[in-house]
Amino acid sequence: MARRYDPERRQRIIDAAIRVVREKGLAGLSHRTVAAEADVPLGSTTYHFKTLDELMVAALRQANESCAKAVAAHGALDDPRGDLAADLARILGEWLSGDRAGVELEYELYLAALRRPALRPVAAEWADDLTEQLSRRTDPVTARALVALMDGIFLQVLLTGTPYDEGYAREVLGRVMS
Amino acid sequence: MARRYDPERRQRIIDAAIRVVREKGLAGLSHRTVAAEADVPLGSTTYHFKTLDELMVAALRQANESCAKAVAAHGALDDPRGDLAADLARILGEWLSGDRAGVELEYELYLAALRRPALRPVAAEWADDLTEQLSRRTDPVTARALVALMDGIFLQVLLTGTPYDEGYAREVLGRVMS
DNA sequence: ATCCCATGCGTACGAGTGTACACATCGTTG
DNA sequence: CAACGATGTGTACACTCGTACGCATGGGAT
Repeated sequence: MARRYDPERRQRIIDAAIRVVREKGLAGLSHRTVAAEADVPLGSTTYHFKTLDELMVAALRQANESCAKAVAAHGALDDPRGDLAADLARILGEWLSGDRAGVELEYELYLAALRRPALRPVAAEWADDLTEQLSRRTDPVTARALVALMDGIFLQVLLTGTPYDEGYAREVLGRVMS
Repeated sequence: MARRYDPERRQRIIDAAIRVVREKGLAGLSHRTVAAEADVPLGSTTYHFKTLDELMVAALRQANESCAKAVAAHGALDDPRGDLAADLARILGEWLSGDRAGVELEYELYLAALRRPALRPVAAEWADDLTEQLSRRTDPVTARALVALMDGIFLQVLLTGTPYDEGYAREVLGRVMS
């Protein structure tokens, strides 16, 4: 890998893309908006990412990694004796109350995979990673169901505006684990 | 309400919008694409729907109604003695194998509500209607959880490309009802 | 019969878009 | 040191978009 004049250029563009999606939504993402946000010329974004899909893949992957890191750092999933349902419900709560915009961003990129085949592998990767993390505390079938249920609860909260009810989440997550 | 020269105009535009989203995705929706698909002049679409949001609301509402009608017509939810989990799992299966493009359309409009406040009420309406239908067979908390889980399962199938596993769906839906 | 206005139609404009391409710059390689 | 290629930059083009506006038309009210 040859050196660059600005070795951080590519990374700065990805960061800028994430900020743009955070603030203006995926529809506001374009080579130009990203270039402006990253304070680089237009040609620079098109050079590093020939197509917008490429840029979205990079952004989604980075968002996934930072999320996964946050979950792992939480450490709630390490103790095989704890109440997994309660732990998950608490994590969801912290996530929703803490960085709502971040969650919306993550889900917007995630859901964009529905129409953009290029994003599908990355989205699948995310679901698989999470499932695998949960598999350390329960069987794979249950883990998959837990991920599905968490996704669904998230959607209900984000789409309908219903406030998050941690007790409810703990209850139904617990049922899935029975 | 005054008569129109073409009383079906408005309806034809909505139908065309649904076809456009079905084929090209929500990103391909514009006054012009809809006008072309409906075979009406550009000015006609802007007259009936001042903004794209208005058009999307109408389209989402119509998609919801046709979906709700399909579920109701299925009649599987009427018998209070049957195995609800199995019924739901079967409905999901028929839905996914029958009209995949239709499901993607429905979800794309549904998920667009994440960023478009105008669509939120309609999306919430859909979730509430479904929850209420299920409430006739179980308690409200369980009904809400079932809707969430079904949404999550749908997402997993649509996003990761995993084939739909009816047995798995029946199993985990059953656990939520326990 | 006449007027009014909802409805329908065509066009034009400015803004924003992806993309392409020519040129500048610097690190590396020979 | 010289040449070459990777990286960075600026500009231009063709296109689509939302929106606005003027005008045509014909049904319903007076």
